[in-house]
Order: sequence, then structure tokens, then C-alpha cells
Amino acid sequence: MDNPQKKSSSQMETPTPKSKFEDSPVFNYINNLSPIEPVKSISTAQTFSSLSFTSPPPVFTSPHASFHRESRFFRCHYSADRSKALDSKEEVVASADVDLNKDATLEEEENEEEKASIEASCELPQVLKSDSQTPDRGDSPCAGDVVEEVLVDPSDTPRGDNASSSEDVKMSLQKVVDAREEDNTPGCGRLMADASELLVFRSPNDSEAFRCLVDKISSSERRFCAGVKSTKEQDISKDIPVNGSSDDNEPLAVLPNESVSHLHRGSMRRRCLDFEVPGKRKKDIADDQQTVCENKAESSSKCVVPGIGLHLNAIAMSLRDRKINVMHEYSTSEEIQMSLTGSTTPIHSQDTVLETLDQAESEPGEGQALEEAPNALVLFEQLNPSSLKKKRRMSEQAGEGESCKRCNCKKSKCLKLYCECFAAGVYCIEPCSCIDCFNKPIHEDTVLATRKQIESRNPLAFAPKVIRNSDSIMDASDDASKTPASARHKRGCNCKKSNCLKKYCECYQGGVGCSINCRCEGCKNAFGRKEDSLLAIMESKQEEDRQTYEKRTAKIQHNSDLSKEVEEQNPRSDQPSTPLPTYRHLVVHQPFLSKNRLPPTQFFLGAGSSSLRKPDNDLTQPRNEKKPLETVIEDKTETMPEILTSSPITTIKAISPNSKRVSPPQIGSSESGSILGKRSNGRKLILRSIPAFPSLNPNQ
DNA sequence: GAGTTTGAAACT
DNA sequence: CAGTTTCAAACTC
Repeated sequence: MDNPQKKSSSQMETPTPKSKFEDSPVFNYINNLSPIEPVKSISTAQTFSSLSFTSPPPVFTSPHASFHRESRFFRCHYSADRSKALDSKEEVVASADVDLNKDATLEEEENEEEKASIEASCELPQVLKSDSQTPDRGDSPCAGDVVEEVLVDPSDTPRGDNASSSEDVKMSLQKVVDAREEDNTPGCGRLMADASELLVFRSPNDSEAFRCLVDKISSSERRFCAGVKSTKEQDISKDIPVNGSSDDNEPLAVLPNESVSHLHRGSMRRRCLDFEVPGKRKKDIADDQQTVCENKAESSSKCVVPGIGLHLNAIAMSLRDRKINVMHEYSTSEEIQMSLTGSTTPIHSQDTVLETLDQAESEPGEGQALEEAPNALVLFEQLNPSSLKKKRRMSEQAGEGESCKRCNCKKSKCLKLYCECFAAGVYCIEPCSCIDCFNKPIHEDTVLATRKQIESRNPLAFAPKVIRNSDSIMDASDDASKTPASARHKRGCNCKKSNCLKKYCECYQGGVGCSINCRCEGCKNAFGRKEDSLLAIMESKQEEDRQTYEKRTAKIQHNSDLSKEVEEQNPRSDQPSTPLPTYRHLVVHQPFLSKNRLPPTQFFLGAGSSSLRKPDNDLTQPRNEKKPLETVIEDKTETMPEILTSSPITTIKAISPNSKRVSPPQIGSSESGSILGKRSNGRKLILRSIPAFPSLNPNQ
């Protein structure tokens, strides 16, 4: 803690380069906008890396799916806080230097206090425990641990008192900074950065903490952070520099405290905490607002949310469930916002984002994860509700006496998805009632290996089970988004007896309606029945079809008119005489598409070709159908102009899906009798005809 | 708190 | 891929 020398020595290298970045307004701006960037850049840029990198991939990367979502989310909050921070940024830096000494003296005291408070809380034990339990990692203690503690702190502190909580956070941050100063360990910086960002996101209240952290960091690494950090709170002490999370590539010093954890562990724990924290926070908030005095509840609240997947699922559910009530209980919108934006979720999201990012990069194939990410707000909702849910559950099950209960595994050793903690990507903690639990930092290797194994089996095993439709995805089917079931369960449920009206149903539990993917029987899901979703899809499909049809017809007519004009103007012997070639050409193109993707039957049935698409990833069939259809249609429309230009009108007519409308009697002359016949029916016919073409062409 | 029900996860 | 078993949460009493 006391050695500025160490830090200075270790940090010296980085500062100069960083300062450059920091100086650039663009860099700052980017940082403000997306916390992810800075962190990532750090990790990559870092030379220390090994540690920093190792941490992310591990077990608790599960949240990956939410990547986009979170990024967006962050942006929102971030921007808010950051804008403020930007203003004060310079001040902060300056102040940081000044405060550095001051903070150092106070840090130890604060640390002790924090520890005490943390220990008191349910989760805290876990963190500390993990540290103590896992001496093996002790080699590389890093700020990450501290960060975790910090995160825990907020949750621990009763929410009612924002100021107090923020103070705690601050304290913890300072602590982190101190530790960091002391620590030379490389790679920790990243964690720090994450933590700082997380904190920022966490809640407006925490901003103070941020500042503190920044101050310290800046003090220790002023050059480093100077440009980067940023967020300062408007109201509260502006002097405190907000830390640029990004900054901290520097090696972190080893933490003297027990709390100091190894790098890996730090990351692991941090994640765990992240998940939990949100829940805690929310719960705390709710408690505070509802009843200031519910101390017991606090403990339970601390225990909060188990896992991402569960979170997501449970969240929505909990929201709509009773938990919603809790939300409403927030006296002011501000509070809600705080809880949503600032408080816990952000942290999750942060981690999630990072993890997601990593995964996304590593796993290009997982579009789902990205798709899932869509709405930060949604994520919030999900996360918060889950926390609420958890809270409720804990309070109910555990009762007040028991702090927090989480999993209750007896045979799975908490190394299977049966375990809520494991599934959520978090370590089991004391509140868990599990037996022979291996889901602990001590068994990190085992946990990672198991997780890896499970992921190998199912890459999305740790992804959120409930997928919110992203805008992009939804675009085609806005209707779906409008429907109550804009979000869907990843795989759908398989309920037989619960009618999707109980939490046995994952869809219901996740607060989402059942979808095509569900194999449930007698679905009565309050959030949307499977049948409803089907109907909605059909309707949307029809609507789309109608629109596309209209568009097409209009286009076709327009094209036909043009072509006619062209013909009249330039009567060519070539093309007019040989409509077939062009025709074929077109045909080939279209047929190919249709052939590959759409079975003729589908076309017939699904008049609404494109509309079918369902927002959710799930609808395998609808999606497939839709895609092909869309492509076909587009191709047709797009190709039309070419055809027109190069070929006679007749060909165009024949080709056009709308041909029936265009209804050119002339075409009949050409070879494609079959085509014509098909054509007569309009779109469907055309599509159907498409497949035939390929075969014809070769022969001819 | 114990027992039952339920459906996901895991296994075959 | 389907059927069965295992598992732990959700639920009931």
C-alpha cells in the first residue's frame, strides 16, 4: 500500500503511451460511450495480459449472449454519467494527485471497515472465502479482488441510504486503488478497469466511489488515467476523479489484504459478484424503500441472483410476477432508474459485455448471443427482476434468519446445469445449501473444465435462456415485437402438466410467452400462449406478404411500362427474338434460391413468404422459410430492372412473380409453357415454377 | 420442513 | 433423435 515506488516503476512504462490516448478527445469520447472498448483495448494492448486474459474466458463468461444489449445499455447510463465526468475529468486528475496521499492514509482504515461490512454480508464471505480458500492463486493477487469487494460493498450497504452506499463504494474503490498502487502485478489493471466501469454503471450514487477510485488511480497512475477517466458526478464532489476504467492496463500491485485475490480468481469472483450484486442491490433498494428496517432482508438481498441464464429467465418472470410490485414500490422513478441503470445490472452487463465480446470473437457462429443482446433495457429488466425474484425467494425460503440461499444441489456437485449457481456462471457461496460443492474458487480448474465440456456440448448452455429480440432482428417482424412475446425462450419449453403457468415452465419463469419453439402441451402461458405467437406470426406474415405483394406489383408494372417504352424506342432484333436466354438467365437465378431454401409447398402455403420470419432465433422453420422467400422476392424485384433493360417485356412479365397480374398473353409463345402456367397463379405459382427451371436449363 | 410434482439436463 | 434417468427447483401440504 505504501509503496508508491513500486507502482511508479511498474506503471512508468505504460503511462506515456496512455497519456497519448487519453489526451485525444476521441479516446475519451469512446470511453464514455462504451465501457467495453476501453477494457478490451486494455486487455489486448496489455503486455501483462496473460493474467488479464485468462480471467475473462473462464467459467463465468456466460453472459456473453447479452453483449449488444449491454453495450447499448452501458451507453445510456454511461453517457449520462460520463458526460458529467468529462467535465470534471481534468479536475479529477489534478485532485487525484493531491488526494493521493490523503487517500493512502485513509485507505487502510477504510479497507478494514469495508471488510467488516462485507463479511457481515452474505456474499462477502464468498469473496473473502474464496481468497482465503484458494491460496494457490495467491501468487498473483490483483486489484480484481478488491474490485469485487467494492462491488459487494454497495450491495451490502443498505440501499436506503444512497449516500452511505456510495460512500462505501468509494471507500472500496479507494481501497482498490491503494491495493493497485501497491501491486505491481500486471493484468490487474484490466480488472480494475472493469471494476471501475462497473461501478460507474452501477448507479449514479456510486459515482462518488468512482471518483475516489479515479483519484487514487490517477494519483498512482496519473499520467495513465488522466485522459481516460472521467465520469464525475454533477452533484457530488467533482473533485474526485472518476476513473477511466480503461486506463488500467498497468500492472496492479499485490494486495496486502486477504481480499486480494489472484488474477484469475479475481476475475472469477468478480463475475460472481457481479451477478449477485445486482440482485442485492435491487433487493436492497426495494427493501429500503419498502421498509427501511429490514436488515434481515438485506442479507437475503445480498444473496441475490444466481445466474445469468436464470437471471434472464427469472427476471422477466419476476417482474411480471410479484416482483413487479417491488418495482412499483420504488417510490420515485429516480430510484427505479438508479436501480436499473446505475446499480447492479450495469455491472453484470459490463462483465457480460466483455465476456460476450470475447465469445463473439471466438465464436463467430453464435449469432444468437449477439441477437440476444439487443436491449440493454430489457436486460435490465431481466436482471433486476431476477434479483427481486431471488430476493423474494430467499426471504421466503431462507427466511430472515438465513442469509441467502442459492442452490441446493446434492448430487450434481454444482458442476452441472442443474445447479443454478453453476448455470449462472457464479460460484456457490455460503448461502448455498449444496453438498459436495465443487463450484468454488478452490476448484476453479474443475469448474472451468466442466464448463468447457458443457459448452462443447452446447455452446449456448450458459447463454441467457430468454432471448430478447433485437431491433435488427425484429425489423422484419415488428409485429412480433409488438406481441407480448417479443422475447422468447431460447429453446422453448416442454411443459406437459403445468400448462406453462408455473415456474416449472422456463418460458413462464422467464416472463416470456411461449413460441413456436415450445413443445408444450395445453399452453396457457400468461405471457403469451404458443398459439398466440403462432397467430401473431401468421398475421405478421400475411401483412408482410401483402405489402411485399403490393410493392412488387407496383414495381412490375412500372418496369413493364419502362420496358415497353424501351422496346418502342429501340426495337432490337436480338433480344426480342430470343427471350429465352434472358428468361433462362433470370430463371436460373431465382430458381436457385428457391430451390435451396424453399420447398414449393411452403410457397404455396405461405402466401406471406417474407413475413413469416419470426424475430426469435427459435423459429427454425419460419425463419428458414422466410429467408428464402425474402431473398427470392428481392432478387426478383432487383433483377427485374436488368431484365427489362436487356430483355423484352415479355420475359419480364414471365419472370415476375406477379406475372399473373402482369398477365402477358404474349409470353405463351416462348418455351416455358410450364412456367407460364405456374405464372398464372401469381406469386405462389412463380415460386413453384422456380424449382423446375434449373432442371430444364441443363437439358436445353 | 418433508414430501411431491415438474420439466430441464444428462445419459443411453 | 428418441427414450429414459437424474436432478433440483417449484410447489403442496
